[in-house]
Amino acid sequence: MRLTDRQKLILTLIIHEHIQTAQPVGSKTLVQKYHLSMSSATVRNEMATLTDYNLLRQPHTSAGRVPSEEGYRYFVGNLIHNSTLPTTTRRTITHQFYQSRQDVEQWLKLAASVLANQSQAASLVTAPHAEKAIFKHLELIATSGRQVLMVLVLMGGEIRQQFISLAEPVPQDRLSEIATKLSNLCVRCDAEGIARLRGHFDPLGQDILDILLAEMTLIEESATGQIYLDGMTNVLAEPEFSESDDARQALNLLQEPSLLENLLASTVMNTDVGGIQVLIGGEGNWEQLRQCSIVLARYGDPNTLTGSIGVLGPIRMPYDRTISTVRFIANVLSDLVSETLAV
Amino acid sequence: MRLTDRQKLILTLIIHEHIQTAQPVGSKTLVQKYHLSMSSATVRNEMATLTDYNLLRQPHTSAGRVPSEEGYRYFVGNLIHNSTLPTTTRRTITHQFYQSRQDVEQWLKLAASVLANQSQAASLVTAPHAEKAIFKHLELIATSGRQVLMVLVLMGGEIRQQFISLAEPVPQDRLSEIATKLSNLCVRCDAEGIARLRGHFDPLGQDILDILLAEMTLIEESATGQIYLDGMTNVLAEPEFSESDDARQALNLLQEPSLLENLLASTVMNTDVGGIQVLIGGEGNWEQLRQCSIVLARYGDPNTLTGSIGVLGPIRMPYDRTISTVRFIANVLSDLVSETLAV
DNA sequence: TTTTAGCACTCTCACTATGAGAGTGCTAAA
DNA sequence: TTTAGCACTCTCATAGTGAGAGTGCTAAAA
Repeated sequence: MRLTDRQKLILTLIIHEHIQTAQPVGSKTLVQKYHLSMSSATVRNEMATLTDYNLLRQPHTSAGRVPSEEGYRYFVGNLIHNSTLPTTTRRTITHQFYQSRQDVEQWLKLAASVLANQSQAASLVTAPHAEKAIFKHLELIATSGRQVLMVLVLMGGEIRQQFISLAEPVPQDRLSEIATKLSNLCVRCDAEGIARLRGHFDPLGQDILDILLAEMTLIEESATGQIYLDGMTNVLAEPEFSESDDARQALNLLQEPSLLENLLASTVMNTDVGGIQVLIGGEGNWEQLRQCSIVLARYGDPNTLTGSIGVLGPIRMPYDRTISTVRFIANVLSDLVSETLAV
Repeated sequence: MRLTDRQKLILTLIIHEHIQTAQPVGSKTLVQKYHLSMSSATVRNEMATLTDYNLLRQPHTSAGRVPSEEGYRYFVGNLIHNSTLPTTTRRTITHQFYQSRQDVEQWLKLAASVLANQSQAASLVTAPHAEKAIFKHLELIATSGRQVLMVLVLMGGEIRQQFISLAEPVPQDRLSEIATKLSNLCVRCDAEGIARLRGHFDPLGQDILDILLAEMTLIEESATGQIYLDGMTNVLAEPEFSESDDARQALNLLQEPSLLENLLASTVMNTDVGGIQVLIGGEGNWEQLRQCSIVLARYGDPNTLTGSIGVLGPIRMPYDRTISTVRFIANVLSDLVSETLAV
């Protein structure tokens, strides 16, 4: 299927117009609004061809045309010129990041928030996560009585904390001693390496080693880091979702970590860092996303830490702008990760 | 305004029926459905009286009656008998908490999730937060080059982490030494106490002390801890929100931390731990909540660490059940906090 | 061969009846 | 004080109607 330049133009204009109005686009309207140097009849003929190609759809005989999912896919794949965000916008965003508290969590929240605001849609950001969990440092802090706070730091900067109930109270000195010993022995080990250290410790150290081991295994098993969402309500404001249940279903998908991990695993995980993936109308695989599109990217250092970011909005989405925004934020996060978290 | 027993009965039944059907309730329906030993005419008369008292409303002449906000308020204040959750439900919930990973964050997420599922509404949980930030422990962990991860633990178990960019690389030994010294000197100090220690350190230690101080001040200034939300989409499923914009506005309120802190500050912060506060239809103060009700409670240890939990749903909410659930979860969290986080 | 004017045709949407159904308030009797 | 009876009101679902927007086709023009 090769389109003539004129067909490409008409498809682009229809998509452009439909994104603005959320209404079917008619031939006459199109000619008037964009001052086309051809008659509406010509446009009609081209529209008929594009409809034959399944790039356009007619909600009913004698309504205007609406881009089909395939139409959007063709548009995204062939007609979008790689635009970048305006310099001022980019400056503003970068500025916000360097102004914020120096903390990964803050950055990720900020990324989700900026993404949601710029795209006026729902956004998601997953924390950078290493495929392999490598031990870096352990701290044990006595809180009250037999309760001890364990802080585990991984290579790459992921931090996990949890409480441990000991059989009997242990003074902080003793805890620090164990923590130091464990830290020195385990550094740069993965779960297997740590498992091999069993038997080098007294009973208390052994207990803590086991808990540490369980935690490392747990981390390895999870496919993504913590998930941050923002802008859920932006989606609800779109006219196509005002009455139906579709938006609710799509937002549910985002909020159910297992479902979302699934989605990410089968899409963006296969993408290179820097690449963009666009999922239009669920592509037949995601029933809940029939009315939605998702723009996804991966950020971070491909060899060590990576995370995903994305935007969920209606199929009728300004793809060029959204893609530019997602790409830009992904780059910003990649820079931050490589500056602060590099191994 | 004193109601007769019969009026109380009728008001209760109307509310009960309306909560189930989301429709105006007529006199005849009421008599039939609840096998009342009086005629519909009598019910009509009582309804007229209750309408005079502004406890009921008529959407239009010759429709059934709908409880007014005042009606709900009277119901919550006078007609709800302090019911508790069924034992099996309570067991299930408690079990889930003791099964989960031993980590405050997990508990709070779980609390939000259970609350949302039990009440089929949106839930919110704020992390336990001390009015006064008291230093407990500091760790400094070298990551790469000049980047250092600072982990700050407060009395009560709040943990904050952030990255510090040093002027030049510093070996881990040196960092540990500084951290230990700071930890020993600052323990049990508030921000002022720490400020008094300025000048006791070499330049590097001084820099870190300043960052620590800034962080402590920041914590003191924030009114609540981290906020966890769940079940947003439950609200969207309610029939009264299927078309209007009201749900979106209410959910926006929850997701905007500053607005939410504001709301909490002027309501639940004035409540005792263990007490329940019910905010019906925004009570004239919260325009975005005109169509919603919120059930709030505080948990934790009144003298040290407290947090808030709550449920947001339509005004037409099963108050007795929701209140029992909120109260129960608040107690569970209070127990967990006092067991693990006590000073 | 491509483009365009003209025209009959189609389908939606907003608007206007219309009538069944549910519910009310009032009156007068029990 | 309660209740049966009745006239009245208001909504909601249904159907009919006409204006408006848009199409596809045909035949003429470029």
